[in-house]
Amino acid sequence: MQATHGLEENMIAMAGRMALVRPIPEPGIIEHRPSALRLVKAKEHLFHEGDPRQCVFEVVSGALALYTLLPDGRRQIARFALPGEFVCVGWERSEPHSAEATVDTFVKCLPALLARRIAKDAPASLDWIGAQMAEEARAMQDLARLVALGGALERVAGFIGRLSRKIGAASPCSFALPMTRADIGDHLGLTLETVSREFSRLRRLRVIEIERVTQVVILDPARLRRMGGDLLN
Amino acid sequence: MQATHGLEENMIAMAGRMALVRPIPEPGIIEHRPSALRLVKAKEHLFHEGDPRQCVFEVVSGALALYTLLPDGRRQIARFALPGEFVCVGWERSEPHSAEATVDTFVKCLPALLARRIAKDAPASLDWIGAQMAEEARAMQDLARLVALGGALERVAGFIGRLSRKIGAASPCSFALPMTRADIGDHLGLTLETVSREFSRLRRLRVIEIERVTQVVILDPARLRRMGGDLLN
DNA sequence: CGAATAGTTGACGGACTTCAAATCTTGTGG
DNA sequence: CCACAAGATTTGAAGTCCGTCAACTATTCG
Repeated sequence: MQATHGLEENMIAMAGRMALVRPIPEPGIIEHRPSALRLVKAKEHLFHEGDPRQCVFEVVSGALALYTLLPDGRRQIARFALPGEFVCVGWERSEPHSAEATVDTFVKCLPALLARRIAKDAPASLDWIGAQMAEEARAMQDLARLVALGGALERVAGFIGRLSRKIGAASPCSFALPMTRADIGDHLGLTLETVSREFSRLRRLRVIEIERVTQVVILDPARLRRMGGDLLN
Repeated sequence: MQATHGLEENMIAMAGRMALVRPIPEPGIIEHRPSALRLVKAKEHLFHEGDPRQCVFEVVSGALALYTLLPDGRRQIARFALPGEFVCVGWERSEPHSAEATVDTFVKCLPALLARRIAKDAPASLDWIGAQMAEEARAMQDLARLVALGGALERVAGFIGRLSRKIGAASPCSFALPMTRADIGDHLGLTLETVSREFSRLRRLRVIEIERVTQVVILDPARLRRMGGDLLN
């Protein structure tokens, strides 16, 4: 919790810097300018695995799927980057993942070189970067635990519960899923059919409600948490 | 690969510092002295989840299982720390895992405060720490991918292949497993019975040979790699 | 030597995947 | 605005894989 607290403070500080140039969303592409805002349409890529790292990104709206593709065509989505989250923080020289927008997505772009300069000037941001990297490792381990120890229901329940906490801080009971069932399956190591079935099961159990396919209402947060909860945190 | 290279250089530099005080293994416990060498017997703990971080450790021989325990009693081994690998690098204030020696294990201990001082004096070691943390995140993601996308055979094959590369750099074809079947199961999200069955299967397929339960000989490295290989790197 | 721990193997059942078909949603052109 | 097409989702049926329970064997330590 202490680490998370410091992280948020520094995120705010950094986001402040990033927001200086162009605070208002504008459709279209404005690349290679400090803190440019860019629209990535659904299914478009922001970058590919192996690309040289050029920018640090902050997701403003929508969602990015950070994934790796296997030789046999399957893919694993390592994580979804949601509004307020950062991508490409750290000292890697090339991207370890591909980044695809799962829905229309706005991102703020900060050139990596500028980010490095900021980091050098402000030692506090070094701590922030360290915290970000530690958080990333922890998130990856949470995923490994969820997938290694949980059944399909626990994985889906855990995923929805975590997602709702991230997205719906303001409205904890209802939110829009920013990705398809197939995306969720590729994240949790399940088929899209199994994801759909577990959604249906949660609906039958009166734990969630689904409206127009993408709108999820959490009816029983406590039970949802219990179903996947042992495996997170 | 570039990152790994820099990492190794800095590991050597840091290991050099750590080795200055007491270069020769000595049985028994010598705690709270710079670079003290300590023996942790099989099934003993080096620290527990939640303990305040006191030392950075380097495994000299044996192996540590870094795990978290779930409320229901199951455990997930996030990773095994093998000879030459470091544990507790980073800025966490308390341990996120418990560390148990799976076999008799020697570790070098460097007080965390001293490690911080070294890091401040030598900016290069900051890069090394960053590389370590990035490596940890990558290892966790590899685990998540292996567990999410692989069947039992792929998981075990991938695990053995990776382990042999880490342990048996000198003798790539034969090495001693430093953990039980149950430990491997807790790492890969399988039961110990399934792990045993997959070992037997690999033996029937003439991919590996097993001598005296813990000694593994890799008969067909190429095929072993192919069996779990799509899921790693 | 004997007990305790670790590992192997078999049988069975349940959980998830695969294949298939039907329904719902969304975007586009007329 | 409507119709249609493409994509996403839901649901069903059958098969495979892995977990559970159980019995047995091998190894280690006192």
